[in-house]
Amino acid sequence: MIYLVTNNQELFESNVYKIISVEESLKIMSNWDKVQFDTETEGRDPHICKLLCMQFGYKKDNIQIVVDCSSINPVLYKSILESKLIIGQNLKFDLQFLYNYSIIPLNVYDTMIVEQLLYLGYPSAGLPGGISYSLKAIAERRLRIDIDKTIRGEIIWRGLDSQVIKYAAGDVEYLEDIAHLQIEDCKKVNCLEGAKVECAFVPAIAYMEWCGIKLDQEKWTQKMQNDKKELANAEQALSNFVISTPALSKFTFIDLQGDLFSGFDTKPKVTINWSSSSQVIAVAKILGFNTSVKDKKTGESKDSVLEKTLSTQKGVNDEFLRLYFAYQEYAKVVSSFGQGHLDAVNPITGRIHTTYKQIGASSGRMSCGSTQPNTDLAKYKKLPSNRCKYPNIQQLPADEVTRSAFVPEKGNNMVSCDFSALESRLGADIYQEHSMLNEFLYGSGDMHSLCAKMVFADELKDIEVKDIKKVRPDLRKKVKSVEFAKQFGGSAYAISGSLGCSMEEAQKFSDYYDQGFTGVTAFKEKGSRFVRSYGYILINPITGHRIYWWDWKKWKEIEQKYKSSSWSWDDYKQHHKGTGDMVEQEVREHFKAASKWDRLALNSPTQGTGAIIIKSAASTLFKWIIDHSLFNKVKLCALIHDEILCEFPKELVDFPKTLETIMEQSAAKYCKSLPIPAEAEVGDHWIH
DNA sequence: TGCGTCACG
DNA sequence: GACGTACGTGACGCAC
Repeated sequence: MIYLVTNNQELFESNVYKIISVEESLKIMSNWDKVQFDTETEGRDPHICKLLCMQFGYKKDNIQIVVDCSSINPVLYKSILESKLIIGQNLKFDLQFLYNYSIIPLNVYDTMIVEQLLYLGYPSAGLPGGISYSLKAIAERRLRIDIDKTIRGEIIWRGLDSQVIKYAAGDVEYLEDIAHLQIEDCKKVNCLEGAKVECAFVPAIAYMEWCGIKLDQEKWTQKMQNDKKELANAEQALSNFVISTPALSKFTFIDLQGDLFSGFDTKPKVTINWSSSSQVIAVAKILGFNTSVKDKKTGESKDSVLEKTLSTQKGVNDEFLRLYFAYQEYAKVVSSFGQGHLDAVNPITGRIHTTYKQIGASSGRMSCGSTQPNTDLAKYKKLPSNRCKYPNIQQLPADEVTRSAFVPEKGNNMVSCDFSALESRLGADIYQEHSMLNEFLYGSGDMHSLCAKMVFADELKDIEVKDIKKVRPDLRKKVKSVEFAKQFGGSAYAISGSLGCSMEEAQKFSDYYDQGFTGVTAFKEKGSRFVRSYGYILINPITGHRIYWWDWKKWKEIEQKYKSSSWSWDDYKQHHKGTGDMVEQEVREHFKAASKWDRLALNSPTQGTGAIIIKSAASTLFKWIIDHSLFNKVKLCALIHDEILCEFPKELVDFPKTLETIMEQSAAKYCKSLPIPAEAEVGDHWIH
């Protein structure tokens, strides 16, 4: 049964729905213990587009109530929405429209998010084996029901007519059924707690997008102008370099045609586009650089002018490197951190509202930004429809000039609160790595020094860990690449590549690391056996987040084939190895996949648990904000993996301390062996 | 559209 | 005894 609540005189009762009053609708819903909920809106942007209608559904009584928001104030449904369990699909979107009315549901269940949790590790839609998380796809997959979505795109011009009302009501018919089936699955794979954590985070991530972050447009414009000037300087310097280098004369020309107005300019000009890596490769080769690297995917040799490829080649032509890297830096900054951020400012709020993917990475981490433009904003600002982007706030350059352009509203302060050494500490806990735990608990907590002590054992055997930072800062710095390589599951090969040392030396470093950190080594071996045997990685034992090796069954079959008597490695070596045939390709892919999952088995529990902790902290923070009636006063501006960025009224002097406490307590829920301190930095801009 | 490069954690 | 060889993202310009 579909009910419609409206004051629009033009909407007559039909055989599709029955019109009822607000009071009647509230009375019906008062008996419901939960609500299937959805909205229809004018568009995507909650600060520009209007809410058209809200739909409420209840499975047991087979009732759907559509509320026409153009004639009925949504606030009348505030207490319903805030007191019942709200079940919806991608509620991050709908909640932001409710926040405009200060309606803040905290008890939510998101079918899209739980589905994403249950298929963590699977490719996204469109790719082989890919999974779609649209309501249509979920309903097809779980209920074998086909939901017709053709009406959705027509709502804006149709307005509320009986077909639209029927469609809108249809979106709140099956959510409960989906939720029940999902919960059964969650129980089977033991990730119910994970589903709770993710669902509790939905209102917080919605709040973060809704709040956005204020960009000081004057400061940003100033920065842009400076960056452009520096880029022009860098380009000029490169040109001068080319002109004064005889070996590069083929990249210069003199314009003999002249110009009608300025006459002949006999100064040589440079034809190189420095943004074209293929052109720069040609230059670098002439200058004597070795541009050859091994392709990660194919294993074949190719040319590259990557910073890491060239910067190790000291003494070949340092001047060129300095000039080229300066160019690259400013070219990146001008293109990626310039006009786009000004275009993204919403004139209504004066802030940048970007978009986050709650489960953006297979580890469970969030990701930020979108390839799709904000067309609502572009239309509002009278710009071409693809001009306004959703910028990635998680990859802003970490320098003072860039970050200081992000500021609080008048009367507010900004606070950035970071976990210190989040993943390093989590690693110590997860791997039960006692030398690391001891260092964190009873030592100076300087993990780089400890790693240096282990890895460069020969050189540092007479130096205590606490003195390494002072006495051998060079080795402390050098060890970081070994440390990261090993944390990501890398072997001597990776160390040799990043350190530029011999394989023998790298193997020694790797062995010393393994000896010093036996917990890490044991965890990797255990993880490898587990993922190869069961086809998934357990990210966290409390929440049950898992990464599925989605095509593991196929891998396992091949593994069995290689182990069976029908397979002979001698035969392989004689007839297939080196031929590049299908058999060799299969073998290579097989071992490549296995080593990839071995590395993930080591790294993703740390990365994923870090994500769980920051999400849990943000959820707790949002509840705290609501409990203290600070909605829209304490703003959640950004989450950057181990950092929470907020702004708060200056008079709330204790807020930074509160934020630290909330974050530390969230960490303590998932990290039992040691504390993870959080440190707040307060200022009149984003201090990082 | 794929690749190369670089921004962040 | 075989194999590959450092994690996760998104943005942008070039080459095709």
